[in-house]
Amino acid sequence: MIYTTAEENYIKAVYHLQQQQEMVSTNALSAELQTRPASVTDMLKKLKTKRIISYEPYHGVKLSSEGKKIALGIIRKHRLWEYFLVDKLQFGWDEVHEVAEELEHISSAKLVDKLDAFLGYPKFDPHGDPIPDSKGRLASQQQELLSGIVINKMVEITAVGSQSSELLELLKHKGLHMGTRLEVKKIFDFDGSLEVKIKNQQVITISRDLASVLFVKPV
Amino acid sequence: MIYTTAEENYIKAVYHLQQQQEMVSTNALSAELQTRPASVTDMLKKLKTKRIISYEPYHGVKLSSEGKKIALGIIRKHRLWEYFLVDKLQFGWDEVHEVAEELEHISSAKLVDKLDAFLGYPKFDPHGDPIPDSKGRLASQQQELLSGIVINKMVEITAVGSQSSELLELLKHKGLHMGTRLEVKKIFDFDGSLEVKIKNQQVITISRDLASVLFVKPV
DNA sequence: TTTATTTTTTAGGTTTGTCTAAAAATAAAT
DNA sequence: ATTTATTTTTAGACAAACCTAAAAAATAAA
Repeated sequence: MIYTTAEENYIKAVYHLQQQQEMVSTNALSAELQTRPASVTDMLKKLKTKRIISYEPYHGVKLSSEGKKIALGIIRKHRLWEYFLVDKLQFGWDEVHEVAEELEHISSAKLVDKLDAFLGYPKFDPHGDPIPDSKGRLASQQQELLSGIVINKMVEITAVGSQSSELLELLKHKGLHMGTRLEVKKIFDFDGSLEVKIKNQQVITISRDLASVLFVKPV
Repeated sequence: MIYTTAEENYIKAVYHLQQQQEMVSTNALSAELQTRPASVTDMLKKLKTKRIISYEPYHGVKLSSEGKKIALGIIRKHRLWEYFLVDKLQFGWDEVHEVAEELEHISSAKLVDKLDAFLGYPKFDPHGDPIPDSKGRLASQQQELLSGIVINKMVEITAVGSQSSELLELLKHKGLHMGTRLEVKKIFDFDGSLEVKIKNQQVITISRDLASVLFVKPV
């Protein structure tokens, strides 16, 4: 079966929102996809007849097992292309998302598998998100939020909780990226901000908001 | 300005057909694009208002200078992706066309230029067709048809006159590809077929039809 | 120079994916 | 338990890109 770009975007959006809550609402999809709720309803009906989602009017939606498979395929393509753009074409990791949104809809399965091999079967994309393998399996990484880390423990940034350009701009400005090693030196109760020492560099301040979207692992 | 995939396909088709004859007919486009003449007329009207083509009802169509620029941009992308698929991803040169038809519509200009650099600014794609540079300039190669080559002159295959899978299948079967070196040993007047010695290999027979779509250059 | 044939265009429809405005269902508040 | 507010769905439209069938223009043949 082959799906249109619009269908794929809905499938991906449902998958994404399901990470937060089992059942996904029409409004949530409308916000995620920047389309009106009425348009979402139309598409949900269509996806239901194709058995990609289970959907009862007024009661939200979730992916079928077939739907999950499709979603993982799209995510696989998206993240492989991001890896390619950063690793081979020297894109900044903060500027690949939009291009990958286009590339993820290229349909050739052979292309995806050959790209995967060419890249050396990477397990994580440039934002630290796991890349599904050809069977849809995701590597997991024991990772915690920076906001929950104790003082003086060396950790490494493994992922960011969003791809928003605002976040990526801030990280770039502070010199933070995948693999950056740091220690929390001080936690301020007043505003939840942290003072953090980047390895071999100076101490910087990280807000509570920022600390709660940075994933790290002990090192 | 940004163009839809459908628009880009029309622009490309007009460019392609203009290689044969200055003025392109509705019917020719209909055949090339596998759509009905009525649909072609609709699109031509649209492209005319966008000043991409000049078009007078019943009198055919040709690209404006803007149209030519767009066409060269699409061809550039198509051929760079083909090069990438063959050179980096180990696709056979006979199986890249369809995938490149999809990839050529990815819009990021930055992507194209970075891809070009990554590939080392190749001048010809895997079928021997020249790749427009970032300014739309095409390299030319002094090439002749194999059907017009004199006996016992060493030549090298530089291009094929079509991407049809039937042709590519035949070439593959005969062990002919870009860069193959050969000499014409005998020409039969009866059917125009050739006997050709491939360098360091056996003698094979090439039909008149095949010889007239193989481009070669002296070596 | 008429007539016949081919080519191209017009007129009117269809599908996909979107929209607005209004109605219906659900959830929240008094 | 009603009323109020929010969420979701229905109804009807629209643009893009295609279609078929019929009319009009251009070309070729008689």
